[in-house]
Amino acid sequence: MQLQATIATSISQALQALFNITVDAGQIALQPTRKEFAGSFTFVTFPYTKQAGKGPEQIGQALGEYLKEHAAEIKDFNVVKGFLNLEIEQTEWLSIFRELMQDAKYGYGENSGKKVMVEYSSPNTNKPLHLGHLRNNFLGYSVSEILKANGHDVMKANLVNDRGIHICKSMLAYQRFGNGETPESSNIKGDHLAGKYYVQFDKAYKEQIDELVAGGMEKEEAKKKAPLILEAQEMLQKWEHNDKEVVDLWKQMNGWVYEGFDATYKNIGVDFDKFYYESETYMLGKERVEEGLAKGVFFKKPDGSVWVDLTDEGLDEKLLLRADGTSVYITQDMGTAELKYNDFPYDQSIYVVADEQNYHFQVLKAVLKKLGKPYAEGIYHLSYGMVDLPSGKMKSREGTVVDADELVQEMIDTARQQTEELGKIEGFTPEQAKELYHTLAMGALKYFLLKVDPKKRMLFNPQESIDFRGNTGPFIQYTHARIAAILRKAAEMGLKVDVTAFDTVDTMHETEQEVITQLANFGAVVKEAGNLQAPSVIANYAYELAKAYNRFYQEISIFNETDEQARNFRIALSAMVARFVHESMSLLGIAVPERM
RNA sequence: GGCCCUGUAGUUCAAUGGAUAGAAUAGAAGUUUCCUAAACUUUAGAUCCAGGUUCGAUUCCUGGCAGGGCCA
Repeated sequence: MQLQATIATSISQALQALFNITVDAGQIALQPTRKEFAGSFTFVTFPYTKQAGKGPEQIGQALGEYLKEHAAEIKDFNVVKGFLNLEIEQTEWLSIFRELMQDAKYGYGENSGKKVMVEYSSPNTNKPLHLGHLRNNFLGYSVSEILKANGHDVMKANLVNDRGIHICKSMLAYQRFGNGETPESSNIKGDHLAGKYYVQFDKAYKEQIDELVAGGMEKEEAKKKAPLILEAQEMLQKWEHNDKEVVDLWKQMNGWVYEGFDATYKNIGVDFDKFYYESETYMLGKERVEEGLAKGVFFKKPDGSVWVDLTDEGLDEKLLLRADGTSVYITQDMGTAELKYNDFPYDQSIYVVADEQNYHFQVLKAVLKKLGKPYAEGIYHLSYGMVDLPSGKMKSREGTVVDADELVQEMIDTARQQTEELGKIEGFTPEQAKELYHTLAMGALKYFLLKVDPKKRMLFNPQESIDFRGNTGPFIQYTHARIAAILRKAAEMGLKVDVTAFDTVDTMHETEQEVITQLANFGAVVKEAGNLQAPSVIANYAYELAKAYNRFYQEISIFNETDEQARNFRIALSAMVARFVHESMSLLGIAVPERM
């Protein structure tokens, strides 16, 4: 909204007129006034004491008087120490509200012309998605939506890690123990089936290691010499040489896994514009390594391995290509970065990847810069912390992983149970009920994972973490459902509420004004979330908005209001809250129900 | 060993260098003739330690301590 800018301009003029201090209006920061003081915006005067040669209270007092006289929108003020609290005329809030109502695109940025690629999810094809992937997927999806809302051209990409020794482990175990099992024959989701054989491999592999150790071998050596691991490595070689039998099995099993992933993605409501497969990109990086050698920015060690020296950048020497010519993780990423840029010449390329890869992405960016690539500068690692369990870190080998599909199903069951207990299911068809449970479950889960600052590690307690009360997704969804009921009733009464339906309203209740204040923040919040790439900013906003509305809802009756104009205003206010709740939740990838 | 991240109520999370550090939950006490009580109101409770910069530090800097991660 313009209001803050207008006030900033007035303050700038006042500082000039009263104290001969020149401050650009853009430099004047207003903050929301704390609840315990009267006013909407607060200006801090401490920084100007030296230039003005006056105390902070004196400055505040003088500014306040000047503004009250010269600025139409300022109704009153009070000064507490160095804080000048400004009260805004109610008519000003009302005119802001009317503007918001008529601006259907409020909060959404103009086309910025900026292209941003967001890579997220990026699963391995040897096991199903788990809780950590959920944080990743929700973050990636939400950040994409937020960037779109800021006017950027966004491409969502998924880089599937579909090759490598881990895939061969699943394949080998399947060959060994599978007996031709398929997702259809056993009624197991494809990704879970592949995961099952990955676990079986590990079990059999461990047994072999134990046997070798029992026979007197060192453990480290046993790990390398166990027949199964040797076979897996051989299989990888065959795969790289296009051995038909191996490639066919690989295609078959990956096909199962993709079907499983598709189902999960659909269920959790995320999507992608473009898929990349490491099997198709892993060779490209080697060309970039050759290029670096030719340019002299990389070097070869006597054993033939290729390295880059990044000590000038505060990093170490880093291996880029093994002595046997096989690629490492970063080699592949160098290739993929180029491919991405060719497909979609981005200004920024965001990688939503866990924070254990922090070093990797520093190196990737530094290496590409050394090669002088135009796409190096735009690389940004959106790093997020692990999701821990009460028992500690999730470890797939120890079976402490929380499976994504199972978790979602548990959430849905919980949602059903809660809804039934509250007796809120009347009048729902079974299909509608099922949809509601899903909406609530995903709302709770997504909100829980997104409201936290991404870079912090977070704790997930399957029994306790997901609540439907308090600062949660369902709390916000509930607010929306309540408003939807009001709007249904208004429609039944044949009320058409637009800005003309309350044009004589010129005063309002405090809680109504607070709701408008929150509504007016939406634009700034979307912008801030975009700049920080932080869904948590949106989540906090949606919560504050819902809370402000609930307070209003509790204290003020709408349909018992005898003044038609005041009633219409409250309905319009409710409709606007529903709109921004819906929009901010959409930015988090969360749906809002009409009834619950 | 080197580098990076994180330390805030019992617990899970907030706080562009600003006021008496906010919420939620668990605890205590209330609110249904009225639009959905998955709500609302009241209450109690915290910045890891020691320095420094600043009118002002949870925030920035230095040194510890604790947890986690990465690189060998």
